[in-house]
Amino acid sequence: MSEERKISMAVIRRLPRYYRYLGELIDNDISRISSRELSERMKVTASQIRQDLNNFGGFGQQGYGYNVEYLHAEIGKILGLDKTHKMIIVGAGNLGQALANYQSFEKRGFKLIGIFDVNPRLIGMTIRGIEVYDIDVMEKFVKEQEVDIAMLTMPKENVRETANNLAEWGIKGLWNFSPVDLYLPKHVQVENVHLSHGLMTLAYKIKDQSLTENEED
Amino acid sequence: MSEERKISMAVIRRLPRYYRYLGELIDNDISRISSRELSERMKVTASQIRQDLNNFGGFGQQGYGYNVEYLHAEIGKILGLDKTHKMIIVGAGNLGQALANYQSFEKRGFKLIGIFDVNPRLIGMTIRGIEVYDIDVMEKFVKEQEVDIAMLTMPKENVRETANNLAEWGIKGLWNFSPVDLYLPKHVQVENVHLSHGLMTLAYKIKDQSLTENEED
DNA sequence: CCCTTTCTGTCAATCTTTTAACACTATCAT
DNA sequence: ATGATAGTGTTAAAAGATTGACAGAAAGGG
Repeated sequence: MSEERKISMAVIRRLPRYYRYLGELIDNDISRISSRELSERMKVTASQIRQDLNNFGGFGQQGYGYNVEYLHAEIGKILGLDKTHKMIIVGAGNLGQALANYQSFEKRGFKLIGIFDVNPRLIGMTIRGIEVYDIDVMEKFVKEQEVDIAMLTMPKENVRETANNLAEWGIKGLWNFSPVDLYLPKHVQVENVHLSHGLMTLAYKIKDQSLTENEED
Repeated sequence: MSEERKISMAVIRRLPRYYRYLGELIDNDISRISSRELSERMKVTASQIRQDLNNFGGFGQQGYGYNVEYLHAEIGKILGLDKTHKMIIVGAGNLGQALANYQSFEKRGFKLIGIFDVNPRLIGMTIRGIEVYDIDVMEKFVKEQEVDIAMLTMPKENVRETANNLAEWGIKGLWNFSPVDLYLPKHVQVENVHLSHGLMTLAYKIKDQSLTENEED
């Protein structure tokens, strides 16, 4: 009965990049684009773009290409950016504060409504008008406000427990910045960040490049 | 003449995770582990672990498994963590400051030696003993200190120009946090972060989950 | 010292992802 | 109108990644 679903994560993870490029095209008043031209800008194959988009239906038109504004909006819908997501930050340290200051999340429908910490020196503070609350009131807050997403920017020692609690209180997604892998019931989606992994990968690439450097063609 | 190189990025990007798990095993005084047991902890297949490690040579022993400390050290070497990398941060805003406070980079051989900004109010400040310098002196600094890696945490307007300059001044790697894709000569390695992509992917997963939820199996 | 068990390295099979090819449709200039 | 060009959706082929299977080496117990 269910229609052909099951889109691979590889595809999904490319959508935000398409979305970003299309946003830039809109800013530059470009209203139509072909897969070929987009592929040149993005340094991917045109085939991949067409293949990816076709997972969700025919957005383009032969002989014309894609309407930029329409495609941008459609990808936004696929990603769920047409809905508002209520977010909180757990851990008002440096990273938490940095993320609280990101303006651009708001534009995509991600609305920060509270920040929580254990540190009495931070509680009561406000960041961009958002208050830092005592973590003791988080349960009540999450349940009453029906928070959708929590950004976890706290010490790794407490992350697992906090994540489990949030899951129980009905949170739908966790954006986890601590170096711990979280395994939660499947009604809670998790996206782990692991900043340090990127840095290590970079170190590898640097080493590898310097080894390859003086190799013949 | 060159030996069997060409290891896929898919493999490389898993190494930091192995490295982290092995580090935790060391902390727990576990000195040997089999691919099967590690696979259970990491929720991957044992076959994948063996296949991945074998790209770099035989680290294990039949009937025994892997020596945790040795394997940890070897993966560290593969990633280039046995070398010290001199780093700078360009952009002393919230994110720059947050990253400057990350203690754990130091442990992996990443040594922050300077922070740069245009804002006179920030210049002269120090973060964890690291000074914030005027961006005008960056060229001299990068050349004299032979900086390896720059973390780019600045407004996207100036990123491309800064990246090109740094490339010219001999930097080896860029860890780019701005929502811009950088294309540079191949002696400069780039690792883009795009935090917002993760958040959008999370939004997709939440939406997808709520759709799938009440499907019969 | 020998037998059983464990567990690797590796080869082969399967599954997934990417790229190429092309039939066919809309556009656009004349 | 019409022919040439542009450009999609889609199918098929190629490339890449993951998993399974197993021969045989080392470990460990009696």
